[in-house]
Amino acid sequence: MPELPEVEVTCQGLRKHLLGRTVENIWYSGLPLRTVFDIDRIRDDLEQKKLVAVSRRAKYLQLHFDHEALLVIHLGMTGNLGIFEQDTPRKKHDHLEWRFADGTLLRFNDSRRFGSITHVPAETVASLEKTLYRTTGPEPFSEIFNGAYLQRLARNRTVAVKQLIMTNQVVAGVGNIYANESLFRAGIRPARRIATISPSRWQGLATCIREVLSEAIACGGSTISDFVNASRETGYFQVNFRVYGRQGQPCTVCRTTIEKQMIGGRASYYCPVCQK
DNA sequence: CAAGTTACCTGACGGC
DNA sequence: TGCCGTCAGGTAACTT
Repeated sequence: MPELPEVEVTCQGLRKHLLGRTVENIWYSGLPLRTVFDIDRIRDDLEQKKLVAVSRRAKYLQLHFDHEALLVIHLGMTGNLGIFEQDTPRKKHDHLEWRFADGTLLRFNDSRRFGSITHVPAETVASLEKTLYRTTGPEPFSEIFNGAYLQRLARNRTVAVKQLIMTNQVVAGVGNIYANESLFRAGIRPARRIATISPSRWQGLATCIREVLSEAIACGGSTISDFVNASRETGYFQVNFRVYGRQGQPCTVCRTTIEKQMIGGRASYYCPVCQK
């Protein structure tokens, strides 16, 4: 999926184009997404309501309406939200379409349908952290996410460091690409067992995760196969990938050949010299 | 409790 | 040309 930076960039695009507009009607393909939702209830609650804010929690996009209800969208692996002028033909795998009062269309396209839509009525918004986000850890940009926090969570666990930082309950929004890139920047091998990491290296890792995510957001995210932000521009952070997808190519720092290794079923890339 | 496995779904790609 | 296996940015419900 879109990882945290791509969701953040989408969030910014939606804000720029749709804030203050009123939803006229909602179309749905009828095909199941990852979670069940009641389209009739969503229409009853959100049609004729004004979009007043767009925010992000982990990799979830939150559309806030003027009666305090939310529509929470997860893009899964292949989902994307795009803004189109009225009468633009729908494409294969379009699943939801919001038509705003001025004719602007917002579309959710998702070939694998791993994405999800969650309607949060106004009266249940306050309990979101205990419901939808009950297993979601702190935001990487929050103060509590630091080296001491990571080290504390690493106690009593035996997994590789890459698996730890990709665990949603540990930190929100770090997926496979940015886990690989953050570990390269921190100089830590993805397969390193967490018991052997020193306090200063944990702090360095927390810092590197924040830096990599911030830079990716500033670049407009990455385009791997199908991510396009909400104003139809592709991100360009992928030109800054140091290890992801670069097995067999020289390390940008020391020219050593980048290696690939499967860890927990996920492709992991590292420089055997720069990362220990 | 942690950690490993499976499931959800389509599409791209390599080997034959 | 097509058939088959594998892999792909995610997450949660399972089992071990």
